[in-house]
Amino acid sequence: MVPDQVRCRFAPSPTGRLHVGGARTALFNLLFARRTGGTMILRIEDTDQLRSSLASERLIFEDLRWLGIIADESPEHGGAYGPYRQSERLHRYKEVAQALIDAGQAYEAWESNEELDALRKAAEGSAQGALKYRRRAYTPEQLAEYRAEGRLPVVRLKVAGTGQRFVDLILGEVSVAAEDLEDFVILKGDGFPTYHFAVVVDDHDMRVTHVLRAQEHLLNTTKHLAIYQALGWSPPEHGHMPLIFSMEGGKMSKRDKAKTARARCLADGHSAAALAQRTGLDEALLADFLAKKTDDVEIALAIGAALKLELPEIDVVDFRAAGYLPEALVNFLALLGWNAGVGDRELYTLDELGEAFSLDRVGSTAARFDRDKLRWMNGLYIRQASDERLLRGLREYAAINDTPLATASDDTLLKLITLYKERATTLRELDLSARFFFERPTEWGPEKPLKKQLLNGRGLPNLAAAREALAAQADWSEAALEALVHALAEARCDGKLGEIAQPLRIAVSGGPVSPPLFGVLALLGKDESLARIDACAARFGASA
RNA sequence: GACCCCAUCGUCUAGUCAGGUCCAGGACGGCGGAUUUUCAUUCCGCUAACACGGGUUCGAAUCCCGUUGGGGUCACCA
Repeated sequence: MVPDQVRCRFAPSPTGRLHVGGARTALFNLLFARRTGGTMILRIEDTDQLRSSLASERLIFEDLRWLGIIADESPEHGGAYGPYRQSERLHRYKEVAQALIDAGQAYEAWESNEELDALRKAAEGSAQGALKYRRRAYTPEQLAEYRAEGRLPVVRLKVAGTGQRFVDLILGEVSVAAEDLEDFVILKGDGFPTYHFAVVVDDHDMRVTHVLRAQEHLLNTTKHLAIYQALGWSPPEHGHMPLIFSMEGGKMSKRDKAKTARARCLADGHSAAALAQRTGLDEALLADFLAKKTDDVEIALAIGAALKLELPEIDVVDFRAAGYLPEALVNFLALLGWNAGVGDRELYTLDELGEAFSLDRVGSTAARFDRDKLRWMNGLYIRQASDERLLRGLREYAAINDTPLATASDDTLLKLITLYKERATTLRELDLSARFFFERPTEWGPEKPLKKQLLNGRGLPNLAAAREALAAQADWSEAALEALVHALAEARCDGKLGEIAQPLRIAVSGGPVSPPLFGVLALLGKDESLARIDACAARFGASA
């Protein structure tokens, strides 16, 4: 069934950032190509003149590159079947469409959007459920009138009266009856092809043998098959991959950000007026947002920024900014819908996936995107990564985030890496937890551990004793500091290290949780450490 | 609403195609414990599923039908 040379493709439309579902589609295509020794094509589907942009295209390339997904043929790298941008292939679509019209397989249709809306509305209540467009006859007078109005006709494909049936590589047999198919548009009024038409022409011209895409396209395939038939071309194989659901169920989408932002606002009782104040947005707009009248992502983002909410990551860039490692995301994504089925292995590098992947191991059930598991896996990759790898990751992370890490030296970053490697699940977690290194604490807390560990009568005196011993210490290496404090604990606290370590930790880090104390002190340096101890002692010594 | 797809622990899944070795295995999470200067790491244990109802069969998570449930699609978007 698999031809000698597999050619498959990922074909995003440049209308925004790369969605994580798109990333999974791209990944599976790449893996399939690798596994079969075939070729992967990246094609840009920019036939929507309004929404497509070159900027978006560049960002999609960037996200794919970050993931390590590099196509063999693409607008960037070229190839024997280019151009790989649909807007550069318009003449070809027109030519093929004209051939279809000449052969009586396609025809011009003149309804305006308003007229189509009316037709749909009329069909809504009927037994067929939705409009199934069929060829309509126009009188010469009507045609003359339309032309006089300046209307631009679309070209519709005349679908055969037979229905469509195909064997999906993943789902098996799929069939749709003839009466459920309609004469759909292949050329728009502006002369651009619709997605359906451009896809077929390009896949054919680019010698694509396998179309692997998400299940949301399942019914589209019947349209594409109809085009192949009309053209007398033999279609490629099709495989429809399970969808990625959010934890709530339903396709993972940008709207999830809006839902999360709204839910938090409602739960915390933020009014539209209060939100308007904090975001600078129009109050009526925010009221609509809260009332679910709009799921505007921009509004969600503004609210998220103002309230410091963590909105769900949806686009690949969201995961980059949140401090995930691409190898972890790739590994996780691969397991969403695919499983090797041998042993219990679930850790794979991209190369290993390219060897293990197989289409018949792709499932048919939608998979929920479980961030807990992703976090776990990311933590695993962080722990396993070399310091150099993490340094590079931190640099990438810092470049797209507002963080003191951006101006830190490699040396400092490397020290932070050894301190946080086994306790951070994301680079952001490292970033946030390490903030105290860059800014001297001005408050110490939280209340409960503070009372229990520092203001318990022994903490402050122990801190003072430690301060004295540290002040006299010349060797500020981690090992020397450890020996020193251990000795102190032995002498003062019956060997209970915590009695000294916790007050010290709170003093220098601002709280009861930090990486190993001696590493922290070493990185902070003697002067800074002592200054922090003094500040803490001054704060609590005075009132105690 | 019409059409299409799907259905194993809370989640990702193995097992389903070739019915018995499955009173269903692994992982995440959760809970409990050990290690530990805090947190984390690491290690150990526990938790929890074949949606339901009919068939077929000596035997069904596995095959068939139905029901229910979930989801997707119904654009001059892709």
